[in-house]
Amino acid sequence: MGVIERREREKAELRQRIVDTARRLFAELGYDAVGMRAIAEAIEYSPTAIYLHFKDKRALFHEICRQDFGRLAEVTREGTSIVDPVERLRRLGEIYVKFAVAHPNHYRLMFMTPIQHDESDLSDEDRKRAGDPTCDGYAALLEAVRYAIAEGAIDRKPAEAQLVAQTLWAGVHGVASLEITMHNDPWIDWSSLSRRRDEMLDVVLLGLGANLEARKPVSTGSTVSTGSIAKKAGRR
Amino acid sequence: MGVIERREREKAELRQRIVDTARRLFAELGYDAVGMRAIAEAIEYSPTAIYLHFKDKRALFHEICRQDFGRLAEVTREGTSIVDPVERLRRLGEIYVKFAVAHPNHYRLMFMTPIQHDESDLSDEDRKRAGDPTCDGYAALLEAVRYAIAEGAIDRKPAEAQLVAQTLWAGVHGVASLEITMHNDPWIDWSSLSRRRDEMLDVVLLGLGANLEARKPVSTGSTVSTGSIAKKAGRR
DNA sequence: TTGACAAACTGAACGGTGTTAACCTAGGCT
DNA sequence: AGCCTAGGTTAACACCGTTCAGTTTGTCAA
Repeated sequence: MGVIERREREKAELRQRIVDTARRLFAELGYDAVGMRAIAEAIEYSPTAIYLHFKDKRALFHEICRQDFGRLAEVTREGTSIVDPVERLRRLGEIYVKFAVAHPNHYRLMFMTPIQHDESDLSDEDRKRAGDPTCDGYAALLEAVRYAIAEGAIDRKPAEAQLVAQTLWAGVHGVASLEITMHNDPWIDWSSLSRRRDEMLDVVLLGLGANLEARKPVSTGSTVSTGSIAKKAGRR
Repeated sequence: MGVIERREREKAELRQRIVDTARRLFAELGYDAVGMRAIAEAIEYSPTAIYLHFKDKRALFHEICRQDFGRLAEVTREGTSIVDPVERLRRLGEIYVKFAVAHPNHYRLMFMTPIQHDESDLSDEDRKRAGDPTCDGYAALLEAVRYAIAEGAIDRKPAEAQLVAQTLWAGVHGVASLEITMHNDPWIDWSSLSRRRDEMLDVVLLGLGANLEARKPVSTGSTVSTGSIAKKAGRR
């Protein structure tokens, strides 16, 4: 009876092919600009075939987001190995911004588009992933914040970990999303993205009571602009 | 020859009626959910009539945004009278977040949707408004930053005013936009909006070298943790 | 081998969208 | 009076997401 297994495998493969194709098209052209017919043509099926795997276009998009959250969590994991608590937080922020601007259309779908969580159509697999630090990027951030608090690296109490994590998130999200939406606005005299990202991380970490002077001058890959902060921190 | 004047006035009135009606509908139902036919019906004209005033739906939306930028700048002006430089920056941030969450659909259209600046279809009136602190909210923020730097209230050089302004903007925009997009996400254990806003402003201003201790002691929320956070500290 | 059956898939259509072309029509000007 | 223009409408186009009725396809029991 290997037949039904083969069929299920083929069905799952096609489903994933739909997801990957749709993701590519969405990333290239944007959500609204890509129709079901275009996706269907790309996978060489009729538009109706997609509806055998997803309730509607929004469900397809939702699945793409779900997988992308996993990917973000994956690259986030690279930062969690850093032992210095402040450096870990900084690295997580850098990774986040890098992910956002590298996949602006993904990012817009994931964090700049309201999605009503129906509570109904999320599978058990979804619930299992939630709260898992290896899969959930926010949990990794939260854990890094708790670690920093426990180590005394930032000046906050354990009960404020959620608030601190949300502030850090909002900071990098603000930098990333303004970059994505406004980077070619002629009214604003933008500083470079890397400078804005570093300034945000410097300012927030310093404001949280982190001791930035302890950093090695060349530690992160963030070019040269970190030096200016170290210089300033001494002035204070 | 008052006839042509009357006609122009009537035309301008209808144009503004279209803008106001569309704004109301967009704010209530969202951009995509409101069609040209719905707008037309609300103003009791045929859908085509709108196209006598606006090239397309996007141009109508663009005009709404233009006027809303003016309104944001207007409420922003209320903050610019504060003499204490740090308090002024904080007040501007509070006003910004308040505006954003009070008009989430406006805000999404204004700051969370990419709009290609064609350089072609912006009138002379547009160019005049740009850079005018009374009309341009960003300019007001920039001026407040320059003021704070000049007064020695924050620890930055005049040349970094743009960078500082953009960091402050990104901070409050991050708080506001995450609130708008994610506030009902069940995965995240959100602190209250006011706490997140205050924390962001506290952290960023402190990180910029502002002396927050001069404020009245009730200021920051970093005294006692709220019950909800403590209760849910075990996560999920 | 044959027939039933279920699953996979499709073509055509429905109601909706933004937008446009063709037409009408009321009012002012010569 | 007759033309002419600006403002407005009706009907249509091309496209969208989605659905329904039908067709193919492959498997299994008889």
